[in-house]
Amino acid sequence: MKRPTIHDVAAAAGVSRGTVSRLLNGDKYVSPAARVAIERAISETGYVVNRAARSLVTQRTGSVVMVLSEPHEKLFEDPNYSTLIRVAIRMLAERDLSLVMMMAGDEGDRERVVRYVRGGHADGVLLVSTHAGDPLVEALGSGGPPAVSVGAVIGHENVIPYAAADERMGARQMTEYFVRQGRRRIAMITGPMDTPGGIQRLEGFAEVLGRKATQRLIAHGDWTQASGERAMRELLERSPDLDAVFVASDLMAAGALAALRAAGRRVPDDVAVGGFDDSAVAVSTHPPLTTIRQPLAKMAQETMRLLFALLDGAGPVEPVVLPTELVVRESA
Amino acid sequence: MKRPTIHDVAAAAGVSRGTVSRLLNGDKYVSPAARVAIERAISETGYVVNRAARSLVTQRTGSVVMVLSEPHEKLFEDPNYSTLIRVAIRMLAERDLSLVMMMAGDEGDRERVVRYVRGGHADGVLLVSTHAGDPLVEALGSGGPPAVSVGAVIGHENVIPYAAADERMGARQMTEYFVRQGRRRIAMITGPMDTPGGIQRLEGFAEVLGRKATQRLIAHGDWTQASGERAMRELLERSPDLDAVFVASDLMAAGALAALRAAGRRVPDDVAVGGFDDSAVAVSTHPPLTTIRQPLAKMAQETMRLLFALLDGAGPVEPVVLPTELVVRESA
DNA sequence: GGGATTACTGTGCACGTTCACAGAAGATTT
DNA sequence: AAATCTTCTGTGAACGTGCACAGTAATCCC
Repeated sequence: MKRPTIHDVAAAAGVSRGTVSRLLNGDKYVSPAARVAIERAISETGYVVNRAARSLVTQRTGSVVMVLSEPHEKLFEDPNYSTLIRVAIRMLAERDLSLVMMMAGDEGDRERVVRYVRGGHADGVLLVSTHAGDPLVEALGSGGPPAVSVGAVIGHENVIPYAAADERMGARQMTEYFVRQGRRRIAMITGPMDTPGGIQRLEGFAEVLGRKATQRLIAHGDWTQASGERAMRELLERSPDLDAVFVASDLMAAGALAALRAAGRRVPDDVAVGGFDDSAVAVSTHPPLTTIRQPLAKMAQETMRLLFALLDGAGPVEPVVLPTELVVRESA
Repeated sequence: MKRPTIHDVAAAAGVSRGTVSRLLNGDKYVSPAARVAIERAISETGYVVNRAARSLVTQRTGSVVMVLSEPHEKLFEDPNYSTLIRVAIRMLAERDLSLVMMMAGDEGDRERVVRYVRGGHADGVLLVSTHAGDPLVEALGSGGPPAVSVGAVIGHENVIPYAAADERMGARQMTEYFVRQGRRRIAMITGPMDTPGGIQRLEGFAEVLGRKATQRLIAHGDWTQASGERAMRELLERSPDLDAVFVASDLMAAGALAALRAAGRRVPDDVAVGGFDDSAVAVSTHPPLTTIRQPLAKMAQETMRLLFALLDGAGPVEPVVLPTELVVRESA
């Protein structure tokens, strides 16, 4: 009936609690005889360690919380999150840590997250898509468990370690590709200007085009497909003669394609379209997207590695920036 | 330095632990004076209840685990998961429960999940995409915390409550639509035949077509885009004269569109394509997919409601089956 | 053969909370 | 005025674990 405790295991194995505890926690001083007796007792009783009791004394929880800082309605529209979650679950499982998910879309959410983290309910924090100036970051502050981020947190680059793609490099690759192809009027649809992907992809674009990157050729989206469509319409109105557009995410690029189609422009003949991410949508659009591959799984892995280093008490860790790659398909 | 405990709050408020505990747990017997004193003490000290200590005595954990039963590599390819996670997080947060994510892709994973759940580390289990015959379901068995599923668990329909779309109805709607349009050779790409979506969507299809639904017009996929493409090629080879295909998921339909395009068939002129889900991909394909809308958010909500009912100790609960709806776009 | 080292084991305490219980003070009924 | 009920409060015990400590036996070193 009742769940077996470490006492029960100890009794069944004919040893004391301490010895069982030592075996469980990998202490080297356990005799071979005790070892087999305990292992048999564990499997016979079906004993599973009680994490609550353990937490109480160790002050650790065995879990890491992933904080998703997006407004509820657009959360997860981007399939990229899936990769992060998958990698995080897998790598945490290897250390017998579990993943708790929380949203930080509004003030109430944020308060809950802060209470949770400051209350000591997580050993580590995994920040995802945190925008510049998010009060959450300040609130988590220091003194709490270690925090890392997938992609930089603007304004906290030196405080919160991260692994990210080389956003500028990717933007340059795509823009240079357009230039090599002889495109003359190259426009851009950026992400939100309070995210690193929003800012730095625009910077890379501007670096290549110099003064040719005028305001009239730049429109802003918010990563959603709908915003990509809207921004494309805006650009077509402002600069009907554009012959290429670099869109800062595949999902927004899918929206842009729809707007171009509606406007009767052929892709890539009239207008070349370049995306960013190389996510699942890149191959389901028509035409398939020429895009910048962001090594998302690798980014997630590196982020987890940073977190593990901090959990293991390593000193300050360095951010990791990973190279991107141009993937040519049919849209450009 | 040290995190404040309930003792500290009690001392600061000039009452005893018991009174603070009563306030925290909503007991009605707390005097107004004590109430304000405690509330001030809580905010002054920044007290947050220690869940581990609470769990130890209440035998509850304050968390629910979502178990994703897909092989790692295809996990999350389908954007539908995102909706489930979003709804689950939100509804759990309202009850101050947290969501723990686990994968059950291989034997090691499953063992971990069983240990976790049987070890009493979750108050409830949320099954997602559990295939027929999954040993996990047996292993969780009875005696553990309540479990519910999004979509039926084949072979356990009467054991594990679920909320699902009316799969057969959806399949009939699409097939009847094809028939009304005068399509003559209607094919189908199913999902895996150990999932309710795989089986029941085929059943609905067959109910409408009767003996016209021959083996030559039926191919099987595994929900992935690649499998949809492969199945479509297979069908085109076996039955080159088909003029419509009902694909059991939007993602597979995107794959089918690619195969049709490669084969030089025009959609919908030569071949009408119908999807299922009305997920995000349905609008990013070209042409946009005519599909069956599955009320996913509602399904997730209802599933959570079932779980809450069980957590609240309600007796046996009834499964919920929700109607689907035909969404006509341009692929059919 | 005496002292030091190594390998291993058992025990008491603390972690922070909830719950059952006992009891006090005031209000209400008999 | 006594008895009962209601409202509110404090206290001790228990939840299951890890850790520090003390202690035992065997081995080793000179």
